[in-house]
Parts: sequence; C-alpha cells; structure tokens
Amino acid sequence: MTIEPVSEVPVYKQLAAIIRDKILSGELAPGTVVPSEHTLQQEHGIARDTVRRAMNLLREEQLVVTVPGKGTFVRRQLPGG
Amino acid sequence: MTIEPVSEVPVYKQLAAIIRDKILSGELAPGTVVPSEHTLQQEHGIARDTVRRAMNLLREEQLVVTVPGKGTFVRRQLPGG
DNA sequence: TTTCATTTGTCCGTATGTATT
DNA sequence: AAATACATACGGACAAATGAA
Repeated sequence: MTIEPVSEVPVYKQLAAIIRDKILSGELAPGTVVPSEHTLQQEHGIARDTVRRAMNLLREEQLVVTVPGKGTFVRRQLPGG
Repeated sequence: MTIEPVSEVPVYKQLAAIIRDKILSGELAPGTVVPSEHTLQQEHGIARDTVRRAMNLLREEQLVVTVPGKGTFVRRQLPGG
C-alpha cells in the first residue's frame, strides 16, 4: 500500500486505513506494538502531525491503545471481537 | 458556559471569555494548567486554529503563560493583582 | 544512581484550500 | 474585499514517561 499525496482522501485517513487493514488481517497481532510515530513518518515520508491524526482515528475506533513513553499497541479485545 | 457558533461575537472571543472568567473567578487557580489545545478543541467542538486565537488573546492580556512542550498556565501574578 | 535513547505529548509557526459572513 | 472558521499538512522544538545501559 502506498499513500497518495494528492487525493480525495486525506493522507492521515489513508495511513489509518493501511494500519487498520494490518490489524484486521492479523498482520499486526493483538498486543503487539504499532510502529512508532517516527518510524511511520519516515516510512511514508509524511509529517508526524499527520501520523498522529491517523493514530487518533484508530484510538477512537478502539483498535489501538497508547501508552505515553512506551508506544501504541493493538488492542487485545478488538471492538466486536 | 456554551459557545454559540452563530453569534455576533467570534467563537475565539467567546472561548477566551469563558477561560478568562474561570481564571478571574478562581476556578482556574494561579499556577494551574489550562486544558490543552487538543482538549479545548474537543470539549467545545471547535478547530485548533480557533483555540489558538483564544489563547493568543489571553496571552496578550497576560492572564496566562505558555511553556512550549508543557502547557499553558494561569499566571501567578495576574495583571493588576 | 545517573545517563541515554526511544516514544508520546504539547506547543509554535507557517501554509494551502474551502466556505461563510 | 476582509474577517472568521474549519480541515489538512509540514517542520521544528521542548517536556515527560519509559526502559535499558
């Protein structure tokens, strides 16, 4: 999956979709760490601000849980799981 | 206090007034942290841009002091205090 | 204990585009 | 035309929590 800088869909929503897919497919297993904001921003060539927006979405969807100073983790009890 | 989206008074001035009142009434005591931009924007359902305008006003009035990376605090020595 | 790297939290400034008033 | 408001996006900086050296 690649992020399209110029698109109808905002970059942060595209990134959220990418990570959401990995969670729902099991590629990112429950309890494991989601790549750090720094890593994601490097990998996709986007700003940290944009990464954080994506994470905010996933938190609202209760797909991930964030621990300050530690990281963001895939929830063990996924909504509707 | 509630912000009226459609009003003679701009939203950012309404928000500034709300926080100003809490400071002057002591509900927000000197030295304590003012809710973060993110919190305020969520609580009132307004944009970050608008929150920041409100904070700029309060800073100009010297009611609050902002510490980068930490937060915005109620001044201990209020103007005319 | 102190130090250090990592990671998230918050803030500052800027910019573009859209829409409304 | 100008001010207000929202959404998006970028970059830099410092603070605080964590954990490891």
